[in-house]
Amino acid sequence: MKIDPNSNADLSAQIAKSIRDAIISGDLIVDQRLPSEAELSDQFDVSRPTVREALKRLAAQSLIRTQRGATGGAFVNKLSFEEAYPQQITTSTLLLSMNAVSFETACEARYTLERSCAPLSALRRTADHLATMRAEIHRQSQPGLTDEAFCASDVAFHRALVDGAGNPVLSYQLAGAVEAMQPLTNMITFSARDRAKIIELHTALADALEANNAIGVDTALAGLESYTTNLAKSVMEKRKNKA
Amino acid sequence: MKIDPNSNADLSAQIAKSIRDAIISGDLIVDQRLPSEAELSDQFDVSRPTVREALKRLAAQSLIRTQRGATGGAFVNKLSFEEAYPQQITTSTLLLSMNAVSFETACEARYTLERSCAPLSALRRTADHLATMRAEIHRQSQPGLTDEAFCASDVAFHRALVDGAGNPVLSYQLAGAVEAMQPLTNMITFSARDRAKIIELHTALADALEANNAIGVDTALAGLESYTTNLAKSVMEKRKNKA
DNA sequence: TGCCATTTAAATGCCAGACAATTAAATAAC
DNA sequence: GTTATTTAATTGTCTGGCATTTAAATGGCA
Repeated sequence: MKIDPNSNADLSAQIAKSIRDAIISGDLIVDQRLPSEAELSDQFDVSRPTVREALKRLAAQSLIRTQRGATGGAFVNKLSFEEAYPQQITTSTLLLSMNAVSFETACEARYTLERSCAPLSALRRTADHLATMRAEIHRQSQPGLTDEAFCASDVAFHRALVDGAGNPVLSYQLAGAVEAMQPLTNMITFSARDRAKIIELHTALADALEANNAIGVDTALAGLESYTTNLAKSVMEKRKNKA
Repeated sequence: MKIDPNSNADLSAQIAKSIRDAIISGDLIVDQRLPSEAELSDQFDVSRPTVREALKRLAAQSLIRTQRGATGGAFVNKLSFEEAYPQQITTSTLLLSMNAVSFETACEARYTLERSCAPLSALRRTADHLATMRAEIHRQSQPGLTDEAFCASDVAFHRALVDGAGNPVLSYQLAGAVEAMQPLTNMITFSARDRAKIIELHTALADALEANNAIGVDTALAGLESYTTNLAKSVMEKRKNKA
């Protein structure tokens, strides 16, 4: 196998791409062992450190895993939803913070996506999902809860709602949208009155979900969106006035 | 800075994590230059190749970029939506293929998410989005189009619909869901009659969007979902019978 | 002084070779 | 036949070096 020496890209990037393409195309299948680092450096006609840099790139994307020892080596990794979640969330979070996405835009995206799950979740949610949501509501009503803990509980509540749709692809896609909001909502200080209102809406949502009432869930979500957006707007106003 | 030598993880993974955390927490800000590889190997008390492996991991996630030369080095990269798209799509595609997600599940997730954009897109779509969709419909009606090209055009059509919502976060989250379906739909052979039906639904969708008719868009999408699902089901049936 | 060519220095990109650590299989000992 | 030991393969890491690129510093020249 040869690598274009005239390319602008690093050798390690080219080699990583070559292997990545082989995985995507199916030439390399899950759990298949790649050639050893020594063999790869022969094949690509580069040094071992360069091969290693390429493999680390792939490892960073969870495309391969490595094992040491006699029968060790690099193996094509079966990418699982569990593994992909954190990556997805990290990327979404950084996208929001680095591109100065407004609270409104992010919030709109989040609730738009979440509302789309409402009908499915009203249909399929298990007792387990419901129990998780009730437990989180209970946690949210505890006095002395920090804003961060309140937001974290909020995320857990909404994830249970999404998971209730029983579609792992949906859950995965929404994890980024829901969790990436957390740093943004963390910037809002919730008064006791705010929390009470949110808990009220959460309760209405859970009640509707328990009754398999899709429209009720949707209404509660719409209420949450407008309440959160207005809350954020007023907080930003106050901060501007102070400054 | 120190690294735990007793950890199971590779040194390069630990160093990458340390720098990644600094970026996420905001300790390192966009366009800030990291210390040189030599300085990093001093700070972390490891060799330069190990530092390089760590940096390649971060580069693979588009968290840093490197420049050669006198004022070169590694810089915190401003993660853009454009950069994040392909990563998101690759990951989604691999998740579907490696976890043997059924056509039905993936299709449900895709259309559920897409339908959530319908109201926003009906409200905000520009003439540009509409023009793109009309052009893709025209392409789809060309005879002699391969199934792959037909599917690619289908993806472009639906992306224009999603982009019409005018929310970059929404577009980003949906890119994975829409594009990752392509390898799956590529496995379906579309008869002339199938294509005609799909084009009919696409036209109805574009008409509704042009009239800012959210309900019409939603109806067309629902029609597309059920038609596509049934088509896939019958294709799978036929294949099973032949075998 | 001002502009252009040259040199220099700093940084990444890449390589060669070595040793350490880990692990499973082969071998030997009992 | 079971256990202990050795061996070999492989990744993890280090040292040291050279090549390449790039911007800035330097010098020459008009």
